[in-house]
Amino acid sequence: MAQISLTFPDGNARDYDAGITPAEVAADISSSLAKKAISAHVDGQHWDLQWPIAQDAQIAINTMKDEDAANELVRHDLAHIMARAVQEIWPDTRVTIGPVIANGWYYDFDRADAFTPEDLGAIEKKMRDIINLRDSVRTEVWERDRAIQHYKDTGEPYKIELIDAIPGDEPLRMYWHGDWQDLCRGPHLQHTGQVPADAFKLMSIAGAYWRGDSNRPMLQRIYGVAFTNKEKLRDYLNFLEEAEKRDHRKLGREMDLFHMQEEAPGQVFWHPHGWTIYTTLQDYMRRQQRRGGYVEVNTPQVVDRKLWEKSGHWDKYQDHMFIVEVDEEHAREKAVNALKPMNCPCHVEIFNQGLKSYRDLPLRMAEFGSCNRYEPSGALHGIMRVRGFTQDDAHIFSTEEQIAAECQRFIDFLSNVYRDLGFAKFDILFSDRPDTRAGDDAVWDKAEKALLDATRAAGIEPKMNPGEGAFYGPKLEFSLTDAIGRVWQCGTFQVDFVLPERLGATYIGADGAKHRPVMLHRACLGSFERFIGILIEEHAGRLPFWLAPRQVVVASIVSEADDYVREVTDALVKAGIRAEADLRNEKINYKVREHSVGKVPVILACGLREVEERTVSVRRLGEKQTSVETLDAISTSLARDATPPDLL
RNA sequence: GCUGCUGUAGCUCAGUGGUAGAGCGCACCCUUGGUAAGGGUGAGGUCGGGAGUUCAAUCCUCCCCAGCAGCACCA
Repeated sequence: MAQISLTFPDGNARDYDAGITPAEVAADISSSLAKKAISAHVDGQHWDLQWPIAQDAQIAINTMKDEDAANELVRHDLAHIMARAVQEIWPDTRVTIGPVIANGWYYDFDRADAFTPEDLGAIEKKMRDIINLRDSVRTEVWERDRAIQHYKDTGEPYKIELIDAIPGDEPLRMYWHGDWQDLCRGPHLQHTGQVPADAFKLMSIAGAYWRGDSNRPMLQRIYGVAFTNKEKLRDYLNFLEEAEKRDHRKLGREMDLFHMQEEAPGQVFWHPHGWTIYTTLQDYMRRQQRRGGYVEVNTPQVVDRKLWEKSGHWDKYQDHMFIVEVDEEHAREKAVNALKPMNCPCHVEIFNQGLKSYRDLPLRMAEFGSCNRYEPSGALHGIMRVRGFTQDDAHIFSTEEQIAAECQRFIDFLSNVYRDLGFAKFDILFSDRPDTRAGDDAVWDKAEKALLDATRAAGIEPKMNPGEGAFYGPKLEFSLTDAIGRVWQCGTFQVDFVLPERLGATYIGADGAKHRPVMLHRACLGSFERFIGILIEEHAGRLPFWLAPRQVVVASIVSEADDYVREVTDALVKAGIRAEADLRNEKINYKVREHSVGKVPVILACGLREVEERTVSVRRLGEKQTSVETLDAISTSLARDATPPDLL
């Protein structure tokens, strides 16, 4: 068979059999090429095609090797179809932007009336109508003036603002299906009928600021999810349903771990079971820190505003601090105190007591630091984002030369801890200088270079997160993900040349002169509150045995076994296991169900047989079958399981 | 903080312009049952808080508080 050669935008050519269909080519090309238009000559005909090259994109989507690319294509076109549907139903709506996101897309609209949940159904129906029209999709390249005039005529101010933000030399691509039109880079399917009509769903309406700027008008955002076929949509909706069951707020109630109430928004009432997790985790972290060469300190809760002014926190964060006014006289003098929102300045004050030598460095100063921040009401979220929390905070006072080694040492420390706690994978982001910051550019150049070099020296190429650093220095963020995919910063490592300067920290160098130490801020868990929230969701409440608040319930089957149950429970407690007896007058089925729902990892049932044989019937959470073991054997094996991983 | 939604028993939720209901849980009684809900009886609610409209408000209106989703923020 004759061969044809197609040349792709990256300059590479590939040979295909002459009978190749465009769909097959589409299936073959990589996603990196996917976003580009492809020109080719086949059998004397000129193909000038938007990707994917397909007569029927449904084929292309189903055969595409890169599922992400297929999803992106579908979601992208659905964003446009939804915008068109909304404008057809409510012509007074102004369009803005509608990007593809994880699992779907959103589109932001400006409209006087609020969308209602019922509207979503109407929009979905209209979208299906548009899909059925099979309007062909075309793109045109327009001159800037023409586009601006067009949007003036049609009354779309947001689009004009978008065009103004596009650099002058970039051509403007206009996307069309039917009479509907949007400014868009592509890529696109060939006609609206190529979008699967049964594999998308509109999920929610929310507010969102135009251009992410809280000083600009708030728009209405509609979120949708979409996949290449309805099975995948169903799977995703099932996943969401399952994820809801892992929500730490729900499990916190079901497992009786903590509660929160109106009188103390953003603060946690830890119940006995939850506090057991907390203290077990804290004991573990304290051991890790001792091993890691840290000294532990503790600092005041209420601190005069003067210290926050010196550190620079007052200037930037006073609106987010809990102010404590002791009496009217103090208030008049403006000698106001604030609840400690972070520990850094207090640690510098400890460092500043007495003269420090270069021989003291690196000085790793840790505190389980209780902090209070008046977080905006809308930011609060269960125990993940709270107003009162405890950081596993530490500041390492070091020389510039020691930064790389300390960074490496911390990454090792954190990796080890996260692995012990069941997190094999985590994201690492590098955040550099924000717009509002302390310290001049030379200092920032130095700090950013030091941190990035140190990170790379540790063998890590972090993702870049521009402009998101702390006001005093660049940071590494170590993030974990909750049940439904929200990302939470937990660990952090920050290089700070600014605070030691502001708070006058010095040490005496080998040369006998005073030098300025570098301050490395670091937290591993971040806060106990957030990390426990993540732990609960990650493990769906089934925490590793050593962390489980209730490890064993010993349940009687008949009341004649009560004394034996007490004996077994006592033996386990003596062996260091969190065991409790359940002697209630209930059937064993009932007890098994209740403790299973409560995520108790091990249930030991005892009836007359066990009393007779001095054994227990062992049932582990999630397992159907039981086993019979002697008291000694189960006690030994559970004691081992109850030992924290660092003590094994 | 912003937009939208929600707030009824410990939990999950139904309901109505004439001061309330279910299931689970809880208490008591019966039941001693072998691995995910045995049966009966009973207690429990100023319907988030305040104001207004009304003869009458849990229900309608306004303000406040808290929560949920998203945005903004996150030292």
